[in-house]
Amino acid sequence: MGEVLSSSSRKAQVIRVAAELFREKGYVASSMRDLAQKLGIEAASLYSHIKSKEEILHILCFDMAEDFMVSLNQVEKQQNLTASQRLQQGIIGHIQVMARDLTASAVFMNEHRHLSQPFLRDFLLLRINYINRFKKMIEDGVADGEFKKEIDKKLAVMTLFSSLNWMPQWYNPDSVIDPESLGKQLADMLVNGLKQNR
Amino acid sequence: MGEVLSSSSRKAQVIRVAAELFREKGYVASSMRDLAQKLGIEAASLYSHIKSKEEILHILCFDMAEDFMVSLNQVEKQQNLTASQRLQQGIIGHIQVMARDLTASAVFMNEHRHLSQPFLRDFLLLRINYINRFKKMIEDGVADGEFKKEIDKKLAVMTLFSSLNWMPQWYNPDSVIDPESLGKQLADMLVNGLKQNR
DNA sequence: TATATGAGCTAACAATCGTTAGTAAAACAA
DNA sequence: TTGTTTTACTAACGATTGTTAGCTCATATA
Repeated sequence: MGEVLSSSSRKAQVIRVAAELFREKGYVASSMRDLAQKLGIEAASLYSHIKSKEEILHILCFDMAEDFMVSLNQVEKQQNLTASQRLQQGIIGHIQVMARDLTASAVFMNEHRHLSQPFLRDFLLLRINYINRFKKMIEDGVADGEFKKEIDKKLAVMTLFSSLNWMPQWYNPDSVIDPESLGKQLADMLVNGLKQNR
Repeated sequence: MGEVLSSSSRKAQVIRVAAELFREKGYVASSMRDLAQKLGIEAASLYSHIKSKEEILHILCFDMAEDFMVSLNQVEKQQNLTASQRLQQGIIGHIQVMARDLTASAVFMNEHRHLSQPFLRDFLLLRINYINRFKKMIEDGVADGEFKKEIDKKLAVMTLFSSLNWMPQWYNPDSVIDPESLGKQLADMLVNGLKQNR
């Protein structure tokens, strides 16, 4: 997990509470005074722990981004698997990372656009890279004849990410279904739509 | 289409430009002075046309909501179709409504949470109703034996909506693929994942 | 012609925003 | 015991926010 978020320092605590606030109200609508109140301190006291409001957003976004990268690296190592198996593993991994911190995931998804330059650019480059690595798996599947050759690869990968990324909005972590079997079901649903009809 | 948005009054023009702004920067981060500048007038002059900033958001959200309702009403009338055919028609309709105004759709999707009460509650009730009507189609398909009986219906309908709703973020209206065939492809991909393996 | 409406302006308001300066007490390290 | 770090405070700053009051001018309607 990202260094800062997983620590138990006061700074990490500030950032976790900020994540909850950003998720509820959005980054721009969340004031530093709101955040301070949630922590039971004064707004000015926040600056003993963080450099700026944006630093919080930066840490939330980039720590999550790193976790996603690490997860995907693991999957790509397993070149003995078929494309559809790797794709499924990638989906499960993505969901597990999300489920580990649904609050930060929601912020990562919906608020990253409020990063200022050049951080926004860096973030978007990371994301494009991540998406392209999933797209590659789909292309591999088509090349192997495992997936239909008629599928629109861009559409397929965008549909996949839409489904994954919206999850923090509706998934209830206290639900009966645990992240791994959720990941499996979702992967089945999405990957089966790509496979050749046997 | 919603009454206000489709008109060519100055008010409608203000709202359309506001939609572009809200989409780019988000509702909260868009100031009335930003909006005025885009229109080449002073901020105070906006209030000759609209009652408040929130009225703009209200109109954007509820006009879109109505369009979605109208589209789904059309589909539900066709009870001669199978569940999967109706589901496909519903998906195509949803995408066509979105494609008719991608900017307003993006605002509808991402900014509705900044509506104040009681409008937010009203909006969410409309949305729940809309989603449940799609869920009903999936349940019908399972009851008919057309869809697998093992599928998690909540998961299926949420995956469906995630895919649909994220579309305004990446779909390029100048692209080679037109809304109807996009709708068909997407419907195929998503509905095939539900069907029984023949 | 008289009147009403649409569309814009300047000036200003009260509130809220992120942030800084300077300070103080407590906890920890040497 | 001394010095350092952590955590918090009060007070205040300049900037920006949505909105209102009061006005002018052009166009459309009666």
